[in-house]
Amino acid sequence: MPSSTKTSTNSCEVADQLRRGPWTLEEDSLLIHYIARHGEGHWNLLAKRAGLRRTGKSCRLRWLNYLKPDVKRGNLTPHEQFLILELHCKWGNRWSKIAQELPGRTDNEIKNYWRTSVQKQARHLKIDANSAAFRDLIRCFWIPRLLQKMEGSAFFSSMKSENSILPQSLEQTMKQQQVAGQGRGSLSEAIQCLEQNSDSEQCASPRVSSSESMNNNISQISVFAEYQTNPFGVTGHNDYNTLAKDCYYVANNVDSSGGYDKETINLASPSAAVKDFMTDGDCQLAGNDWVNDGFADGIWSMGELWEPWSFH
DNA sequence: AAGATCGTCAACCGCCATTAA
DNA sequence: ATTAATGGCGGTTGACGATCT
Repeated sequence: MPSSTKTSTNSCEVADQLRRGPWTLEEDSLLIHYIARHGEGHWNLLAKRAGLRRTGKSCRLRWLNYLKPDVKRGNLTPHEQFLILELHCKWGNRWSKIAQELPGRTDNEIKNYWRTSVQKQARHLKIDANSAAFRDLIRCFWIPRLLQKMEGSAFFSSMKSENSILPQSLEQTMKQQQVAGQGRGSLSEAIQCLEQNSDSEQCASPRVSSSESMNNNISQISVFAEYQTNPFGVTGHNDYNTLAKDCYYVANNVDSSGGYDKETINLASPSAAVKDFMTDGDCQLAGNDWVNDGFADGIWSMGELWEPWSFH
């Protein structure tokens, strides 16, 4: 028998012996005990020595994503969701890099979250999730609303103590605004604080780099153009219409430096032109109680963030 | 009550970079 | 310098439970 045939037969036998699919309790136990004794690494060797009929890769993945003691389970906290949105704006689909900023969370989990929660919204809006337009929607609407949710939660106060990327001045500003009786205006200030204080060049704020501004402008206008050609035609997607209008508003307030001017992000007080543009329904949206609406235990879904624009 | 559809998430796959032989 | 092994990453799949019709 030629050696190549023999090798091929052996590899087939090995492949036949390998298990796939969900891990059993017994396999988990073998892996945990082996790593407890000998540590991680050399996964192929580990799989053999531990008596696991799995590939090294499979063992590594099972350990890192599920069995490792410091892996966090359960829903993502608002802070974690905020970080994911923020960092994805900055780094794109660099899941492992993003995961490094969320202790206990795996790249797989973050990727799943992005696909199930974030991309879903992009699909509903009929926007490419990797497009500049969608990034801007996240920056201009999603993150601020997330901040607003956090503003009203007990969680928000705890953020100060854990080296949050939110500046300390944020809460201060919001308090000042509360005193001044500016409801939604606090959001814009929050964004501005983020903008001024963030160390990174590209942060979650609506400000964009000069090089990006043209593309953003065009993409936002294209969203608006679609709205214009079919202002009420996106059946069952009034939220889309609202977003398109807001996008138009943002797109038309880009200042000469490529950033958005103050009024742009102050969604609480749109210009007269935009007010004309908005329907009564839209104005009602702004009056909803975001903070206290359906917010329990600091855990909520992305869908809630889009409410009352949710897509049903 | 039952089948269809949807959402979630663990697991797999293929590719690439790094390292050791 | 080359090659094989290994680890890491991002994309994709499929099982399964939840929800809808």
